[in-house]
Amino acid sequence: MKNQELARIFERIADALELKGETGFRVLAYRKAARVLTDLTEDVAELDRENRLETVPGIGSGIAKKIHEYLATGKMKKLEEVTAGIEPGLFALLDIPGVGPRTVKLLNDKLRVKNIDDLKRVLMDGSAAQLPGMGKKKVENILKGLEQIERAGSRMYLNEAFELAELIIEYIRSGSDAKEVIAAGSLRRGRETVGDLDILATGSNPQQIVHRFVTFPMTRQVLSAGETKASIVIASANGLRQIDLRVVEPETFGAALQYFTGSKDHNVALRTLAQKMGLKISEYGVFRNDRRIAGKTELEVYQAIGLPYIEPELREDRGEIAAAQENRLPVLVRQEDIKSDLHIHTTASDGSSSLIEIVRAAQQLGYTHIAIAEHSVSAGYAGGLTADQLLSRCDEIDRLNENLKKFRILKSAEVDITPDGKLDYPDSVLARLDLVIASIHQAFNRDATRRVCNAIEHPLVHIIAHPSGRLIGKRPGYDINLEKVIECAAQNRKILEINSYYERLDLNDVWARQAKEAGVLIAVNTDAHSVSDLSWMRYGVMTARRAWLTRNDIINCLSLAQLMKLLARLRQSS
DNA sequence: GCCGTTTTCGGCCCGACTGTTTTCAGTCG
Ligand SMILES: Nc1nc2c(ncn2[C@H]2C[C@H](O)[C@@H](COP(=O)(O)OP(=O)(O)OP(=O)(O)O)O2)c(=O)[nH]1
Ligand SMILES: [Mg+2]
Ligand SMILES: [Mg+2]
Ligand SMILES: [Zn+2]
Repeated sequence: MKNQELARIFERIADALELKGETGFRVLAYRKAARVLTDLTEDVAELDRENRLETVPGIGSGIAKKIHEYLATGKMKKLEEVTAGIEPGLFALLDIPGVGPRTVKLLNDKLRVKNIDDLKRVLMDGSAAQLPGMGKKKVENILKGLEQIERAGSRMYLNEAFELAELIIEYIRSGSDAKEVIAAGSLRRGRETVGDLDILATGSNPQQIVHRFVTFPMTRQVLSAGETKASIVIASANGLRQIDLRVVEPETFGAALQYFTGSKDHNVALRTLAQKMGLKISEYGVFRNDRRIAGKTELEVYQAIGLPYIEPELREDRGEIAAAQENRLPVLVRQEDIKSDLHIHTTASDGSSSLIEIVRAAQQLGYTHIAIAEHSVSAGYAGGLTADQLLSRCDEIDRLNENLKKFRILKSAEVDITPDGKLDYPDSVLARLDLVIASIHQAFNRDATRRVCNAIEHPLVHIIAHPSGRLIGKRPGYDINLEKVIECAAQNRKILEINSYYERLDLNDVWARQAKEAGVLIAVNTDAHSVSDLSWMRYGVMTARRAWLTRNDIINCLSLAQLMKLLARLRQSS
């Protein structure tokens, strides 16, 4: 799929236009096109073939033509045209915080700066400071920006982001008279990775709150500190991290939270809608002729422009505003709806908690049942069980279940899909299990689509775990066609997993949404290897919410009886 | 470049902070 490649090209065109001095809305249009391509699950090539590119909001005739040209010829005239005469090294300069296209253009025009090394030279030898509009402070700030990108960690996983947020929020609370302190931004929306932390505080003494914030002990740089907002860079174990703080009066909490939660594109869409109604939305409220008509709560803000409340996880400008207008927003699944975790390892394979410990913890979480799914034979590296071991494990679970009240352990296994597309246990063994989970752990790029579809078509298989195999920021995943996998799962009424491990989140939000639309049921599982890993459910549920899933779309929301019925029915019908 | 229960032309979200600005541009959220 060339979707991501094309998204990068349109980003590149936008950057190039700005480096040449263009500032207008054309640039924004290219960036928006890049974003919608990133979010798209459908192959652009297919959209192009069927002449449906222009049905995607943000793609018009101009962009559609360019996509077609690139797919047909491997080239795009516009790209070559706008990047001609721009030193390739200049694009990287745009990544430096505080450095934008005007600064890069100035440095290139006046000092022939072509790359980061040139930049460092003119900063150090004093020539940059001499330029019009530049000065000592500007130079210092660019040097700080260089430190920030050179030592910046990549985007945070959700677990790190939540932990850091808790730390800074508690720190602000305990040392100021802030009324509310809450995480907003991409963390509140549950994005799979989080670029920075965005913390909103309310209080009548903003100066005090800002001061408390910038004196956070881990602070490495103070990027800015004003009357209502501040930004710091802190040193964490994984590199430098940015934290943004916004402070407003308690009266405008809702409007500020709405603003600071984003996403940017959601905000722009919302504000544009308000504009058309003769209203204005900002972080200070909703205004009609400079009179505030809403702002205390987020609900007020949405209602002021005639919409129902939109949950943070939906605020990505992926059709949620149109859905809100037509009153067809889904009632999103909540963590309290989850009755089971159906993919858990114990010390029997490569886990570090015993079966009993896991059961107790699951009961504590309010679950009524779980599925124990150890690795299979050929996963020797992960303590995979032989068929005999698995069968005696089943006996053990049967005995344990007799002694458990109002709780049930499902006999399961995470069965490897072998390189030749077979399952790792004979059918006679699989038949003994309540729940069969199949997944790829080897030979990632050997015909993965075919192998996974084989597994889906196997009459004894219920769930495909982590269907894409990606590890966020670490490896791209199998060479697999998820559209086909979803289609196959839909045909065979099989279940696809949202694996909740924060480095997986697989299926991701957009693919899980696609699966739902195709009529595929989803399992949200932690793949826990210890008691504490059970808490990863939170990330999986957030991902499910971002996929527009309701509790009816998720098998972990079924009662034990309902689930057993479903699992049995799946085997009969195949 | 995109888009249209106000438009096929003329709009395109809105505001904070910094530095070098003598009135605001650049960058960012
Ligand atoms: N109205 C408006 N709001 C913005 C704009 N840029 C950012 N925001 C709001 C919405 C964002 O979610 C919020 C925080 O900004 P961030 O740059 O931190 O983005 P976000 O947290 O969504 O993503 P991230 O993971 O940090 O990259 O501020 C903008 O241009 N206009
Ligand atoms: Mg952020
Ligand atoms: Mg931010
Ligand atoms: Zn597993």
